[in-house]
Amino acid sequence: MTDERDAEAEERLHDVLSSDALAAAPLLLGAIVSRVGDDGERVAVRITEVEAYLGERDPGSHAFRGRTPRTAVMFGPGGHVYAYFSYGMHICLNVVCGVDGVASACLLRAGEVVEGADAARRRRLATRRARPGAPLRDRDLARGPANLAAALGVSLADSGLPIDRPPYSLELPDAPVDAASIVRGLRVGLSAPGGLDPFHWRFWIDGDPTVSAYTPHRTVREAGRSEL
DNA sequence: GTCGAGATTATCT
DNA sequence: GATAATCTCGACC
Repeated sequence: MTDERDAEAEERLHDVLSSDALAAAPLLLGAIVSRVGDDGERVAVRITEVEAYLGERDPGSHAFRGRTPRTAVMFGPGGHVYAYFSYGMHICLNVVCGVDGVASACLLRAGEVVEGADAARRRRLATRRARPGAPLRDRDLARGPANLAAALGVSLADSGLPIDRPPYSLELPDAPVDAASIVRGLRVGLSAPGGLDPFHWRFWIDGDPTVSAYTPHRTVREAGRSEL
């Protein structure tokens, strides 16, 4: 890639990441995120599923109840990593969006490993007990947010790192994913007091086998109409 | 293919 | 001490 194209891509990336998460989320589909792990191995993932979190306006967001040491990164400028710990062993990887002072982030839920599959598999097996006779399929390497983070070797200490500087990199696709093949729906794993998460802020590439199967149809059914 | 239950720990109140 | 942006497995269709 020439320097000129580099500069152009960098500017485009900056534009996307400084808009709010809801606008940025569909544009991140098809992007390639990579990270060089402590073992020196680079793993790259093509993003196929994301969720948008709008901070203080969004009851589902960690930032909803204000700024805490953990969520401080989310209130910063876009283009940084927000890594958080959830449910014991799981680390999830977010890309902070928006301008400084506004909490907004995209959770990377799933992707397809396009480079470093061996390293990704090694890391997955190291963080999870492997059962004999149940090999880890390629398509499952980065399927699910915690799995994606594990494949990339994300650690909690990564919070606050720029997403487009080593050990990370982020490249948007040459052209945005066709709107016709983008599906949106309810976010996963959220419940609001007295009801379900009301926002259809989860985006994924229709039919892609690496999109997480963890999609309770019940949630979608009971949610009724879409309001966005 | 869908559905339900349990595991597990950093962070906040 | 309660909570949480989840995953896996086993049971069933």
